[in-house]
Amino acid sequence: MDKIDRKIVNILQKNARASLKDLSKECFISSPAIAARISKLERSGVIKGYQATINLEKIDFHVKAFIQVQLEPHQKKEFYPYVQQIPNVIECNCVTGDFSEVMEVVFPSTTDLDNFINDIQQRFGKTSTQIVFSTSVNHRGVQLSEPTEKE
Amino acid sequence: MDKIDRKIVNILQKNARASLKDLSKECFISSPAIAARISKLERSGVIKGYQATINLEKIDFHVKAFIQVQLEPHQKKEFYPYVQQIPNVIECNCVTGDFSEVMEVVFPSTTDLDNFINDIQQRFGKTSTQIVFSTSVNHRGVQLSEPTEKE
DNA sequence: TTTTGCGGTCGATTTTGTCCACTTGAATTA
DNA sequence: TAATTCAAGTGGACAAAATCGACCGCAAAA
Repeated sequence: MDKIDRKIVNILQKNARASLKDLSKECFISSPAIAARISKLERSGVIKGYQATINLEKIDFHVKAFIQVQLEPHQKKEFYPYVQQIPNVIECNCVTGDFSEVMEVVFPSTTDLDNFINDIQQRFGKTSTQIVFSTSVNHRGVQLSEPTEKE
Repeated sequence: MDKIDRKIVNILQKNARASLKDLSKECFISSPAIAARISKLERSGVIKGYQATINLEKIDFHVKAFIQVQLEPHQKKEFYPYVQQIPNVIECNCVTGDFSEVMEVVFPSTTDLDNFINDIQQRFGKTSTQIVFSTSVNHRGVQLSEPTEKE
């Protein structure tokens, strides 16, 4: 992970479809060198994948929310496969605090959200939901700083 | 947004670097047709962009957390530009409930997180933080279902 | 001082993407 | 109904980008 790798990662986080040629211009090395670095970053697991970012409104998912769930320890092994399987759950984390899980979910309407929450409550336990009004920072990567001592 | 567009969106959400050729095979139409559809999806704002997904651990961001912030209405216009500018804030939403904002943040260490929280508290107000232990669903897109009535 | 190997360049080749002319079929209008 | 228009495809020619292989240079290890 040197300076050039960080630059590649930064660019690909902003535009995953950037061509090797573009990257080679930005980084001042040849495109085969870029290709080699990218495949190394992929193999080593630094780059996990590439995903198109979709405007959820445009595909009729108008409601985004955070659902917190209280879970007994033994319920996790049932909960995880369940949420992984639901396409509306776009992120799920185990966290500190009264509620052990925080899910980020999207649904076409509040009715669909309500149905889902009822299902969760029936299967697992108490929930607390925060509905999103607006998003000031859309999910993004962390831009790596240019000067880093550590090689 | 017909069946083919949904298929394209689904594929690009899973692999934003998929080639037109791959897409054309999956969708059974020619690559110029795919190219035309993609640029239409981009122009119409359905596809907002393409981002590489990075393994945060591998780039030494070991701590992920959700920070909730209590904000007076007038503070928003100061808060938004502030959080947008901090690379550690990877998502920020205005939500219902006692705390008006929910931020998702990443930091190298809990010390860095603590410093940030102190800064937020000093600038804005009361916070509540949940530290992430583990992630069962990494941030992902919504996979669109094949059969949809609406054209 | 050799040797080894990583990381790079350059140019040839192959693959991919783009452009253009032409086609088809559904909806619109004379 | 027949003519027109337009959106959305196709296929082939061309341009651009990615990949491959031969080779180079340097730094660390033998």
